[in-house]
Amino acid sequence: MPVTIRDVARAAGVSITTVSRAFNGYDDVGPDTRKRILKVAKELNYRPSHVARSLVLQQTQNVGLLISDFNANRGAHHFLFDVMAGVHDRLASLGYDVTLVSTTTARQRLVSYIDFCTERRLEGVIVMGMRLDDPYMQEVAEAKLPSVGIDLPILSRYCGYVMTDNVNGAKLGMQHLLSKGHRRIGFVNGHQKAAVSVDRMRGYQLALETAGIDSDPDLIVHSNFLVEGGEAATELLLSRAPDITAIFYASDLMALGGMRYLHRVGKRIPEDVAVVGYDNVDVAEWSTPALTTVSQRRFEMGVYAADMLIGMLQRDEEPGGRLLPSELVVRQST
Amino acid sequence: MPVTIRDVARAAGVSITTVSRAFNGYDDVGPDTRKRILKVAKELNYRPSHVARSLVLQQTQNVGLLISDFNANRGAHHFLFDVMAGVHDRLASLGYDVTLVSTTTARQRLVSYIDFCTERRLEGVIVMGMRLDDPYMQEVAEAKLPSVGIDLPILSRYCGYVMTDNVNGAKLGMQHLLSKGHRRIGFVNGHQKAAVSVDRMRGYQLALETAGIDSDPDLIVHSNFLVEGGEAATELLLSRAPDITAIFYASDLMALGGMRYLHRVGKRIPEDVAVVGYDNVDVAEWSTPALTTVSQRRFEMGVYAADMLIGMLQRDEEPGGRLLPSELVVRQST
DNA sequence: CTGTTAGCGCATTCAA
DNA sequence: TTGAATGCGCTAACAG
Repeated sequence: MPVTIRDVARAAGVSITTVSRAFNGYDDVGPDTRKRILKVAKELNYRPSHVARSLVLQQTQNVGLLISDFNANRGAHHFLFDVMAGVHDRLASLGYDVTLVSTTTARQRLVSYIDFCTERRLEGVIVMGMRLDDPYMQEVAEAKLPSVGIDLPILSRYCGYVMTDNVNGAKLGMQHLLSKGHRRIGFVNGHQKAAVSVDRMRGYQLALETAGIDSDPDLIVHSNFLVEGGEAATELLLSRAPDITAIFYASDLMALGGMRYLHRVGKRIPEDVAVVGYDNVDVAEWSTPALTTVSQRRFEMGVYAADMLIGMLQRDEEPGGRLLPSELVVRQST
Repeated sequence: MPVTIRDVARAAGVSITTVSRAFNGYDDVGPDTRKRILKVAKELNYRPSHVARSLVLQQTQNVGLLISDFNANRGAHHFLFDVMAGVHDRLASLGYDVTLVSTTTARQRLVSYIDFCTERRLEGVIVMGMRLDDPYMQEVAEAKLPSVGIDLPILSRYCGYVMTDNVNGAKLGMQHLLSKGHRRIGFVNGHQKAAVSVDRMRGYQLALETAGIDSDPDLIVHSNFLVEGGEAATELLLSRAPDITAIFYASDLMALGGMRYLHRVGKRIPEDVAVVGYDNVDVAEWSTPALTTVSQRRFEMGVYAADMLIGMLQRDEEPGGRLLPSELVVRQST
């Protein structure tokens, strides 16, 4: 039973209307009255109820942060945590609350994720960790609920996205290897149901094309972004094309796995095989040799996603697709 | 303007009360009436407003997930993300919403974090990433708001905690090294304002005592849980005591940094110096050599914290201090 | 089995 | 400059 506006009104000897006005900074309240109200409120420890406020104002100032299948995506903490921090930081500074949502939650409760958001009157949602073949994809795309996807290039009236320029990012990584004289370059991509995989493949191909090198399907393997996947993929790759002198991985974790495998079979890095990763997660810096990689500005991705959503909510801006630039970070693995 | 209970009532030709009852599963609604209501509701795409519901029921089913200084704590994603997943998973499955809160948020808005929770009528809060010297510590400890700390051993009427049994965990790590014949064992602890550091120090000392070895202050260094810190600490440690044959680190990241340093100065692991870490984060498994470590069940910590909070909220249970057992994970660094 | 009434805490007309 | 009245969407007595 928290103290309500009524308690304050009574204690200050005014009507609740006046208290409301005083608290919302209206200027049609006598200076002395206002001061008395604020003083009484502080004494009583009054805090206006956002719940009641939301109901009457018909807006909750609350947005969802959807992590698709949160539990299953725990391995992606290297990427997701920073994005979350960026989203929350910007949203909080603009006075919005952020509610954690996971598609697993919705499934547990047998309601669609849109229903979940609707019940809570969330004003929008930021979506991350979602695959292109996720059953919830349709919902996101067709919903009237304003949303911004992270690495989820869906564009509609209510749906924008933020992602790194993966085509160019992959090109950067590849050009670096090419400039070092490598010609037989393996590519360990992420799973094909990730939007970023499509783009990184494009970048890989483009870089080869520009260099006048024919793409060899034997040099391309799809994996799962994780360490074990990278390890297995590298083994496969080397069995198919023992002559490769460099490998480009679509994630740092896979690169790490790859390096582990290379190490085990006695290949030196970068002398025998040069390695480039993707993401620039903290681990990339710690490995031996330290990993050359293409950086993603994860925190900023979150911030921009929040900005785009707020633009839609507050200024009725059209959602768009925002691409952040990639940058090559050269370390010892190349 | 979502569709309200009134719209449904009108369309179904009943009163809003009946709709309310139908939706809340009361049995005093005629089967045909109920069916009609549900059908109409589905057609209209009606979703009950949690906001209105919260107001009238005087409970929001919403709890806060406080990450102390979210942004500054981004380096701790190896630990925090899994805990969050555990918290959210359990809370969501019990029908609770979870709102992200950070002390930075509160500071930005110039309200205390308790005020933040009060305004939103959060029913409780789970606190993580907080240091013992955090200015918000007092607030947590004295608040009437039910809370559960992760690695924050404060116990009061409204405040419980969940943490790993760090005393025993450290003992396990040390005993492992002792059993391998090591006698001069360095200890790189976390910063002293982390509750876990105190306990791990105890465990370290206890293990030595039991083994009949005098503790040598030269063998103990405090650092910051992170890679760079571990690296610097190791350098310091070796300069003070070049004869150590093993080092116990209070985090895997510091152990990683330590291994990097040892590697650089030509020490072999584990032949010259054996290394044990703490946490069992994913990276520990990927390093070369793979890191022997003391595991923390991060996801479970989150789940138990959620359970404890729910116990306080729903069954008026006393908060307590729950210690999870540690386990030694032996790999190649020892 | 169903409807009428009241009220949750607040913001906002409209009068005074 | 202030207050009384109304309603946001919903639940819960209380009647019928």
